[in-house]
This record gives sequence, structure tokens and C-alpha cells, in this order.
Amino acid sequence: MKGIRDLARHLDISIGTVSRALNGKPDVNEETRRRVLEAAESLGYVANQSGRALRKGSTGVIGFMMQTGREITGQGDTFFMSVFDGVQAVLARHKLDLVALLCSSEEDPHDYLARVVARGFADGLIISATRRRDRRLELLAKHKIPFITLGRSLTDAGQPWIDLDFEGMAETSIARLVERGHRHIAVTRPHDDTNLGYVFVDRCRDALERHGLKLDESHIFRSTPNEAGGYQIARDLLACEVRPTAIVLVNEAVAIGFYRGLSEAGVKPGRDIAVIGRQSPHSQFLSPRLTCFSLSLRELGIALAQSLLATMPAYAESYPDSAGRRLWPMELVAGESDAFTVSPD
Amino acid sequence: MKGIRDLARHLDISIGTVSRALNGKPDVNEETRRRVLEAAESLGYVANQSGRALRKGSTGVIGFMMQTGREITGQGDTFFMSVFDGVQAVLARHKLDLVALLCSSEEDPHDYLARVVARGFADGLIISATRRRDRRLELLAKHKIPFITLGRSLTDAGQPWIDLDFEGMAETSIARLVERGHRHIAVTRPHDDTNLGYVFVDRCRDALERHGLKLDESHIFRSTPNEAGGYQIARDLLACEVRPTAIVLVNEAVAIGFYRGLSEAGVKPGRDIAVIGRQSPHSQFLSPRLTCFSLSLRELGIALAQSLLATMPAYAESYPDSAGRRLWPMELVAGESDAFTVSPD
DNA sequence: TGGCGGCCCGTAAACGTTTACGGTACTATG
DNA sequence: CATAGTACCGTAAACGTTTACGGGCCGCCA
Repeated sequence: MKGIRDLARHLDISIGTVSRALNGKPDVNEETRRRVLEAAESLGYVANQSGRALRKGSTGVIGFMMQTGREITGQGDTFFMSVFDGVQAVLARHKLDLVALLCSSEEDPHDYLARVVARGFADGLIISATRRRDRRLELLAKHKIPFITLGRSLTDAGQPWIDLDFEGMAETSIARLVERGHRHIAVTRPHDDTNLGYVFVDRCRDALERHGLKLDESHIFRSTPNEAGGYQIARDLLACEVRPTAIVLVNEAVAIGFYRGLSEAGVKPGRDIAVIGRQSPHSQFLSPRLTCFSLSLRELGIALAQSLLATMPAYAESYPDSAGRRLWPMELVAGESDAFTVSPD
Repeated sequence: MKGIRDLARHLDISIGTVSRALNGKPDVNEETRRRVLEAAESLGYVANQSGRALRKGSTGVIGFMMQTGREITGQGDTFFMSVFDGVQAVLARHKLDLVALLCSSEEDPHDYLARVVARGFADGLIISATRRRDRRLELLAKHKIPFITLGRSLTDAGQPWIDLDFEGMAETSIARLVERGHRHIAVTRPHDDTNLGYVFVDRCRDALERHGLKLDESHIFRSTPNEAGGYQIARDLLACEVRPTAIVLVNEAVAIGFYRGLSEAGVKPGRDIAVIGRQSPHSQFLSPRLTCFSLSLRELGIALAQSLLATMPAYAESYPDSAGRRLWPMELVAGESDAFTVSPD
């Protein structure tokens, strides 16, 4: 029960054969293989992770690095849980396990990752919350660890990435709002240096200009990507000299705080201002329902895993054409929060 | 750069001494220790995890088991993120790392855990989402893995646990509502067999009886612990023959769906019905603000880690009196959602 | 001078696997 | 019958660490 040695002794077979049988290698009689598998099952034997990893040089685990402390990720309640589920659906087919590597908010993410890498903890990594410039990517590339990022970065280490299509969101939102007569459209961005802020605002600016409008720099609202941030955005917006008649919220958690901030001033989304945001578990339960951009999180997880495995020699053959770098589409789900239109005066 | 061997060669010292120096063992000259640490730092050497674990029999990681797919836990990302942060604050002091072990929604949690244990993945475990009866606990006890559960279970493996004080929440809520004249008070519970449902409902029933009231069995609403579940609760409540004038929501995510369900029927929390719930990132941004029970998640994480370490021989001395089993207090935060009172007719 | 103890260091075994290599028994083929 | 080939299995080395053990050197004391 202790190790493969005991299992071998119990079966009166050499440990080499037992190992081969368990790992599905050839050169082992089908009858013996059956016996071995049976005995392993009944005795509850599972190969020790450390021994195997030491010998093979691979651990069989894929790490998903994230940082504890909410303000950092800017994702809402269930985002990661759903993505994980998709990732695992793919990994399970290869007997790979997924673990979340949790970097404390007190530790530097780069240092943390350096430790993870040097210790040989995982065979591959998924990196979330990438920064606009991110030394972690260079580190991983230097150590030749297969990895993929959820989010782009200016730092290019040649790795694959998947990012939400904030460009598309910008285009679609602006077009929709302009068509409804809005001339003063506000946009938001996270307070920190995640790449999405730059991408999104820039693209909104472009889209507006293409419609002959100009993005008022005082109508770019920066906030933490959480409920309190949304509240702050509402306060800031209401204090504007020229009040925007529409706004696009780029972070999913801010909507509810934003609603609250408006309502305290008697301003109602959909009636007095048009609001477009991101889908979240509660966006359809707000009043009015939030017009928002949705995406399939589980599918996103599947795509992440596939693209990662495609870069790992041992698994690449199963994923011949998993695109390396791509934007993940988001789809507009109409609610009533953007019902407010402006008449051409 | 490859291993301790190269580091030793580079320093012209034996690998034994290098290892001792790095691990802070005695029997090594302070000057050599300095040299070793310096060289390790500059060459970026970090001990290989597999080799060390294989030899030492311990991995230096603590696992937090959770299940992907949200409906299972009823807790959102932010809940765990905050708890993690607390756990890590403690673990960091002992150079222990925290990883989240993610059990796929497609795999049986018991099987998953059996794998984790047999592979010797972690030195200690924190188990969340414990069921009313939970074979996992027996499994862990059998293998003598130190662990603690977040949540109680009828299955008693002698392990320490910490659970939210739903009893206290029941007592306080009922007392508060009864005092405000309510005679028909509804309660909720999750749809599955987590222990909290039984505990909470039973205690509410007791509390009501102590006030001379009786819990109407048709006023116990069972739902998934998410937004949709809350919506469902509202629909069910509104369809009651005798409509409750107050309700206590035991899951944190349901409030917003519940609000929505009410508002579609023109019923307003705080004005037409009293609502008490659980704190969540958005409970203070609802209109009206939710009167709710809050708890310090980070502190909870700290307590979990301390109680776990207290059961591990190698660390126990640092935590002489970390209570083994205890209820985690929750504090009532007054909003306006329970402002509705019933006049004694 | 001899012995003892303290400090520091090197040697080698051990942890549990996987896998290259070689060996045996049997079958087929000439 | 000799040889080659096949199917299966055992042996042992290797992975990178930690640590028990022993030994050299030095200083101190009798």
C-alpha cells in the first residue's frame, strides 16, 4: 500500500512491469495488465506525485495563476469558476490536473512566479490579469515553460494569448449609442495598468471620431473595477459640467454600484441615461436589466486549455489548429438600460 | 543552474553543506552560509520541489479544495479570494504555499480527493462546501492527512472545523423581525444537502417557537444559492396563500434576484416586506440597502490556517491555543430592507 | 603529550518512480 | 536443427534533494 514496490510484491511481479502496466505502455501482457490495474484499484494505489515528477521531469499539473485580493482581477463573482470548468474539461482528457496558484496580495507576482517555475511545480501555466507591461512573460519565456495568457500585454514573449474582444465591444457600443442620437458618450477604464483600459478607451475614441464625434477626456472615468468603483463613477459623472447622456462600463462588477450612485440622485438608467456594460451573474436581475456584452466563460476556458496544450510538444498533436492568438468574441444582450435616446435637436 | 549539484560545484563546496546552508540548519559556518545564499540568489537557484518532497515526505503546500461550477458552493469568487488572502498571510510565515485544488464539476469530489491524497500532493488540506454527510472526511482521517473543514458535517472525523454562525444569524434575525411585529416569517435554504440548510431552518423554527410562533412549512423556500434562485424564491413567496411579511435569506447571492422578483410584482423590500440577508460585495448598493449579516473573510482565512497548523505537529507549537471547532460570528449590518413593520392588529 | 569536545564539512544512502537495456521462453522459418 | 524474431518481463540506473553519520581540524585542559 505504500508504494509501487509493495504493489509489485503483492502481485509477485517486478516493479518495472507494474509501472508499465499502470502507464499503458506496451510490452506487457494484457492479462497481467488487468491484474495490476485491478490490484491497484482494490488497494487504492496511486503513484506518488513527487517520485513520478522527479523521474519524468513533468508533474502532470497545469497551473492557473491568479492573485488574491479582488481589486486586482476586476472580475466578478463567478468568472473564474466558470473558466476553470472549461479548462478542466479539456485537461481531464489528458489526465492533467488543474490547480490555481494563488499569489498573495502581499507578494510580488513576479517573485512568486519565479518560485513556482524554479520549483518545477507545473508543466504549463495560464496567466491571468496580465499587466500592460509584464515581466512575468519574459521570465516564463526564458525558462521555456509553456504558457498562455488571458489578456494581452505589450510585453511580447511569443506566447499564445486569448483576450476578450474589447475592440469589438467598443465599436458596437459606440455605433449603437451614436445611432440613438447620443453625442456625449462616457467610457470607463480600470484604475490600474491592465492593458484593457488602454485598448478599450483608444478604440472608443477611434470609433467616435469615425462618427464625427470627439471623446471628451473628462468623460473617461477611471475606477477600481468593483462595486464601489461603479458608485464613484456615477458620482463623477453627475458632477460633470457637460453631463454625458450615455456611458459604456467596461468592468463587469461596476454596474450595480453605478446604478446605486445614479438612483441616489434620482437619475434612472434607461430613462435619463443610456448604460451599456458587461454581463455578470446579476446583470439580468438589475432594474432595468443591463444591456451588456456576454461571453461564454466555459468555452473560453476550453479554448485556453486547447491553445496551451497546442504549444506543449507532448500534447500538440491533439490540437493541430488551435489558434495561437485571438480575441474572444462578446455578444450584445439587449436590456432596457440603454433605452434612453436623444432627439436630434 | 540546474540543481544543487551545480551550485555546489560553482562554490566548490559539497552539496550537503549547500543544502544545510539553504535550509537554515546548524553546523554550517555563517560565512559559508552567506556565500551560498548569495550565490543561490544570483544564480536564481530554487530547490526542486519534487526532489525535496520525495526526500522529505512533505511538500510544503497546503491545498484548499473547492469545486468548480458555482451552484455547488453558493459562494462567489470574491468570497474565496478574501479567505485565501487570510490563509496565505499565516502560511507565508512558515514558507508554506497555498494552492486551490479544483475539482471539476464532472468528477466525484471523493474520487478527486482520493487522488490528491494518494499522490501526496499537499501536507494539509482545507475542505470547503462540506456536505451534510461527507465521505471525504473519513477518507482524510483514514490517511491521517491534517485537514480542517469550512463548514460542519454530520460525519465526524475528529477534525477541526470552522463554520459560519448560522445559529446566531437565525436567532438574531427572528428576534429582530418578531419584535417588529412580524408573525409570518419565511426562511430559505439551499437546494442541496449542505449542512447549513438544516441547521439554519431548525434554529429558525426553534427561535420562532420560543416567541410563541410557528414556522409554516410552506414558508421554507428551497433554491439554488444564486441569483436565479433568489428570483425563484420571490415568485414562490408571492404565490403563497398566506404571504409572509418578512423573509431571511441565508445565501448571499440570492438577494438581487429576490429583489428583482419582488419588483416585477410591484412589491418593494423595506416598504411591503422585510428582508434580511447576507452581506456580499453588492449588498450595500442595492436599493434599499440590504440589512445583512457580515463577517470578516480575511480573518476567517487566518483562523482557518491557524487551526489547521495547530493540528500539524511541525507547526503546532506556534499555535498553542487555536481553538479546534468554532462558529464564526456574523454581525448584523442595518440597511433599509427590513424597515417594514407590522402593526399589532 | 594525550584526550576530549566543538565546529564545520564531505560522503553516501534514501525517498518512489520511470525507462533503457538485456534476458528468457517460445514460435516461426529456413 | 539452427536461427531469427516476438512477446514479455526483471534489473538497475537515474531524477534532485535531505540528512544521518563520520571525520578532520583546532583549542583547551589535565
